[in-house]
Amino acid sequence: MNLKQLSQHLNLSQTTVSRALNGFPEVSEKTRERVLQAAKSLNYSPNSRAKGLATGRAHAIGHVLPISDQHEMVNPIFGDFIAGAGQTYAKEGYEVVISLVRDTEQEQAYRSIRSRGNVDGIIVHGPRMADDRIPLLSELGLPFVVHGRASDVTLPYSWLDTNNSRAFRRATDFLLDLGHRRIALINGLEFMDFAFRRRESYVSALTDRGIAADPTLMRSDEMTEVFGYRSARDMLRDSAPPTAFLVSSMITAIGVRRAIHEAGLQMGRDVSVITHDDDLGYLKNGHDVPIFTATRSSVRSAGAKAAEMLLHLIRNPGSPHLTQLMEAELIIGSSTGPAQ
Amino acid sequence: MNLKQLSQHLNLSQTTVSRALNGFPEVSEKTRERVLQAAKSLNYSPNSRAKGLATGRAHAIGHVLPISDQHEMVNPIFGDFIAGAGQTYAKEGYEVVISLVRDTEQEQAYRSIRSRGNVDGIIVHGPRMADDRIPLLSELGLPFVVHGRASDVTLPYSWLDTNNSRAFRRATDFLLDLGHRRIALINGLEFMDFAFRRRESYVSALTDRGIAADPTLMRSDEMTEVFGYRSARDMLRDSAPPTAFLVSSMITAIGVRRAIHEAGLQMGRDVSVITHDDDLGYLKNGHDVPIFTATRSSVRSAGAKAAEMLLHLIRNPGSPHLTQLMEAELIIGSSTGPAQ
DNA sequence: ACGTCATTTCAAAGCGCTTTGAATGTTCGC
DNA sequence: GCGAACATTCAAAGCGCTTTGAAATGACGT
Repeated sequence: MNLKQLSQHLNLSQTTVSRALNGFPEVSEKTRERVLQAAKSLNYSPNSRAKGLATGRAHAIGHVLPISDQHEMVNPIFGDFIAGAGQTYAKEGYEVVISLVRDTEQEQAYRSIRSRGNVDGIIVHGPRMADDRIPLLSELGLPFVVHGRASDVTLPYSWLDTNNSRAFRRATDFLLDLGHRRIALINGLEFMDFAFRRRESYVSALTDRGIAADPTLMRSDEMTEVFGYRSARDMLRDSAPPTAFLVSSMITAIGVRRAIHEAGLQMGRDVSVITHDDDLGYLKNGHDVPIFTATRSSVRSAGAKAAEMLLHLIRNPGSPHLTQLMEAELIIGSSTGPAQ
Repeated sequence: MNLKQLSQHLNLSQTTVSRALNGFPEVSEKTRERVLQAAKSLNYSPNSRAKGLATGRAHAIGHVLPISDQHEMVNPIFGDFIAGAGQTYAKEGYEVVISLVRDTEQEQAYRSIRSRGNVDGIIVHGPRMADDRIPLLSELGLPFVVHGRASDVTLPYSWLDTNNSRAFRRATDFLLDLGHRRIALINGLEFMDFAFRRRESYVSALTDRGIAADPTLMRSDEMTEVFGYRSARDMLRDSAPPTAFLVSSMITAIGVRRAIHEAGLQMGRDVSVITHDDDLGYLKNGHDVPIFTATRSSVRSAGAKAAEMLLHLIRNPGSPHLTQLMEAELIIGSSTGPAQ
């Protein structure tokens, strides 16, 4: 069923039917009613490609997931982010188009997304410190919002980020206040902007108390469970083991906990753990009682907000860049305690 | 840059340029070379909406994620599934369109996806036992592949599933062989087909050995960490606690492990745990040494295969339904041991 | 040189929609 | 009863591509 057939069925012109469906005022109420009725009963939905061609709007948002050879996985936070963004999109009738793009083909890929014209805007995931994509997208003139920031990019752009510096500063201070001096950092890949910021503030929190950061207590990798486990296992075997761990994700913290148990130690008593918690649907940090002391910031609501920002930029071309910094809560659980 | 501009630039007709770019034989090699060169240097990519309109093909696949009010989360396996499918799509130049659809609006949503025409086929996620979507999609004539199966649907359709029955049968037998008699099942939501099958084979494995399934040892819910924790905690407090747990997902099994530790017991010695393992990128079941004894089946390769099946169906209309059953491996880890 | 045939190129129609600019009905004041 | 003003409706052009059917060009045998 297409517009032509529908309008023939109704003995009306395509113009009138189109206008009736799209809520234009110059259609009589009677006609509009009749058209809507028929559209519903005949199950008519406009062909979105044709609509897009005619209007120049795709009514779709691109989410580009960078894939590298070492790192073929899709970050588990992505599902929650999309779930949040999806709510916003659904309200406004937008769709999500996902592209998995190999990092060697970034430029090519973004240019082609641009000229293929099947999205009206882009959410940039996983920004690096000096992310090429930001100048590129600015140049291409395609509206975009970065989930995170890129410290080394001076160009203005729209972003939404968690205040990682503040969060990790507070977390480190919290451990220091408990008397911990050997605090390990189990961080994400540090060419990622968020991970870089986290390390920076961890280091400065330590140095501000006159403690030199110990390189043997700092690790950085993809934030898997196994990475947490191995890092903690190795460090705990050391002659001068850490008394506390600062961890970048719940999944990694679960690995840390496993190593602690395996070493016959008790988390919260013998060794403290504090983690960042993205508050994922499937991996809540406890319900009433938190498992881990954590800096919590919901990825899901970040998704919803980033989507709103992007839709705003799309609808108001030339509007100034939007930025939003979300603060993480410090949640006190039973995984931390005073240094022995 | 569009086709018209490109062809003017080259002093050729749009026809010739289009044919040159799409590899038609009736274009001289010299001309083709010149066209490809210019397209590259001017960074021309055809507008995909226009192309779709003209060809009737969207070059996109829809992934529909059912969202309900209780259950607003995106399953963590989704990221891995998309990563697998994405590889296949990328090779063939297809894109992924995601729709989050509220379960009350399923029918409406699928019909509208159909008539909007912006996907050439659909992957159906999370099939229920008698999933309405299957007859609906068959009626709509939109190619689709189900990730999983729907036991109560008699219509033929294409699917790719893990052999959940076999896997859980083997897992239960494995525990029985170790001497366990009180085996708990921590399952997913049992209106989901996979969870239903898992319970069925768990129950029949028990009854085949003359053991009646004990309802107090069976729980079913969204497969979160907290669900695993609470279920195991409650059961272990009972006067007749289970000596083994059969769990439907790694994340839930991590919750079970937490409860076991908290009860002062040791996993693998005092209590055995066996879990299904979807082999997710971020949550590997150990590296060299598995953490949990598990039935393992890679969601990622399921995604890749399901995508191949769907592309085949799209390219060969009228071809018979494709089905594929993937067997899970039984991985022996240190989370199981003989019953005390 | 001419017709024939294969090769290469082209103009124009069409995909399903929106939107412009014009045409038709209706109503009203006088 | 007539023109103005308004409310409705319409035919046709255009979005950027593919594809059909026709035209131009070249190669070749005679």
